[in-house]
Amino acid sequence: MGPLQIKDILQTAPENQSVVVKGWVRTKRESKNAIFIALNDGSTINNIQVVAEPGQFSAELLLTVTTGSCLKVTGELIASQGAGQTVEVKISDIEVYGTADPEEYPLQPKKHSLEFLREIAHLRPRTNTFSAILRIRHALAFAVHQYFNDKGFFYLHTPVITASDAEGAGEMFRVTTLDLNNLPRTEEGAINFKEDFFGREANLTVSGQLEGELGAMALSKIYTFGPTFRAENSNTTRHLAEFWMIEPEMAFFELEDNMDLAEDFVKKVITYALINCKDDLNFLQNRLTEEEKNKPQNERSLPLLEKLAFVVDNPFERLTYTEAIDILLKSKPHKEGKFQFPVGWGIDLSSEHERYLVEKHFKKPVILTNYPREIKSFYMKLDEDGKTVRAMDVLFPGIGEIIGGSQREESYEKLLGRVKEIGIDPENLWWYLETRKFGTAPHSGFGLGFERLVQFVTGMGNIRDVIPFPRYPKSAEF
RNA sequence: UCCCGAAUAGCUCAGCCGGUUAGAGCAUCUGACUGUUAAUCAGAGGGUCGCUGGUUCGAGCCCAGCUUCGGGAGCCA
Repeated sequence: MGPLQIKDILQTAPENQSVVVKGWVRTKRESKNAIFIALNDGSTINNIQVVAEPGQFSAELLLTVTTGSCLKVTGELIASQGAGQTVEVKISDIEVYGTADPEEYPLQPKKHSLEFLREIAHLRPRTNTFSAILRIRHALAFAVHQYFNDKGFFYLHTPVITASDAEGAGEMFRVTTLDLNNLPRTEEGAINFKEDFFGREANLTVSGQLEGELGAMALSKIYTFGPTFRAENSNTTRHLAEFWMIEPEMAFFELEDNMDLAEDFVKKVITYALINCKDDLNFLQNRLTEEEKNKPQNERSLPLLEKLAFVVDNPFERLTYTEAIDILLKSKPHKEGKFQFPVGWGIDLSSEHERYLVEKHFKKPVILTNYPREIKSFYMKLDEDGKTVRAMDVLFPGIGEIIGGSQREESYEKLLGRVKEIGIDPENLWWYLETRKFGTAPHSGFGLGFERLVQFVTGMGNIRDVIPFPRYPKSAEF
């Protein structure tokens, strides 16, 4: 079952037992009486110190043990004489699996900027920061599945390729096998997609929600967790062209149940990371604190662990869109004309408005509900007044909208009306509309951008740093 | 896509009013020293100043275009 992981060896009581350690060299320090090598295998942020005596190995061999090289070390696990660690390995044999020429290997023992590391995304998982992020990302993904499984949800695999062009969630990437240099044409001169692979136009999915609803109308509670694609030319710290979305969809859930679930879900998943990723979160917290040292006291943010504990321990603020507009209208920045965009009932809240509510006014996560129908999607259930819909957005400090959801319109007539109203051909959505025709039921769901969650938990400022190989405009190198 | 800023050594940056041989710290290499903790001290090597064009006796520096990167906005998750 493979070698022992460094994570486990570090927990083992030293009894001079023989051990084999495999990992990548972080640093090597040579002195008259001992040579110290810090090895890391990614199982933990902590390194294991392996120690050799000078003269024990040839100079030629030691020259190949450099930062970034990969070693197999055999030796004895002993109590460390030094102060920085409790155990270490007294080396009896070294095998160099792979060298890393220090003149070429870009990850030398020094600080590197996140921008530089983005250019070497194939190597950045070997850094403390990125290995910590990737371990936390894994823990969160695991916690997502565990949470839903415990609550009786079924994991539904919705398609990555869709022929539906009516989801309206954003620009889509086209999927085709047509020869772009020799496109088949109809008699009218248009591209003839009947000759394409699927016999029609196809795209990468922008959301699994519509298919998710089909699942909920049979299994009651389902969730999706898969890649999602948006071809928008978005260049921000909060958007990716390829990201992972979690979309639970529940029959017999109304808006309040939906909010309760969203809040409980986020809290439980963050709690899992707090319990299981202590070392990594501590490392990231120290990194952030170090980064903010130069900022004036009043601009510094809460230490990462305190921020996460605060979110887990306090109820989210819930209010309607209409109430939020009232608060904004009474706010100081509005009265002083500091907002770039005007405030008024019916507007789509912009980042500055959301930030004011979350970061200045309430100073905690906020759930906004009952938005005007005009600024929300066609599938959201109309309120009695006919003006607003049963939508909910969960807003987080720093990253803005982390969750968008709603109670869905279950009335066939009303949904059909909305579909026509926004100019979608009902023919394209016949299968979706039939869920309302046959055994319709009140139901709700939401979508959560996984990377935004990872961003919040790790405290990373740029979403491109919380996914191993980010996809964004002009970037698909790795 | 829009606004603002940036691009100089492997990395992070400085480079004065446009002037003669482009600097620092870190990293790397060499030596010294030391049960060391991203060790310490000394020395050395390392540059097509993003690309294209322009202004000028002379451009890392000024101007234009392009490319890429960063921050903000829009779109959203």
